[in-house]
Amino acid sequence: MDKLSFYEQVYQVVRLIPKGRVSSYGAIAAYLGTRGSSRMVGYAMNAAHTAYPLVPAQRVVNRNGLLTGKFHFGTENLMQQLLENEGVKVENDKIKDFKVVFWDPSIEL
DNA sequence: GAGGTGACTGCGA
DNA sequence: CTCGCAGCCACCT
Repeated sequence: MDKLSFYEQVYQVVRLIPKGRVSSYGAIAAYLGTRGSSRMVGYAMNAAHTAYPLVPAQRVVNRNGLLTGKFHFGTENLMQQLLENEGVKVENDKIKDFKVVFWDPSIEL
């Protein structure tokens, strides 16, 4: 735990997100014990594409289920495309039935 | 060693 | 309903 950097901790949790499910930055931050630092989770995702194996960042959205980081995927459609490909319905850059597909590590784990 | 940055969140108006 | 402000802290230069 303490051996892993904050980034790696975030990556671990994100990779644990089941297919067809999504989580929020705040939920992950809370699970890591840094609830007040939800930004750090998002910041960690900023380097997610540099980590390996690649982190399914498309499964991580903000508290509203909005695809805030879609722009970081290279193309705006990519994030939505990936989610829909996993069975998650996205509409207007927003997760549909977000509360249904929502995955909370502090509960599921 | 110090400063700036940011894929967020919650509350107030 | 929408818009704005402040807090939060690890990583980078």
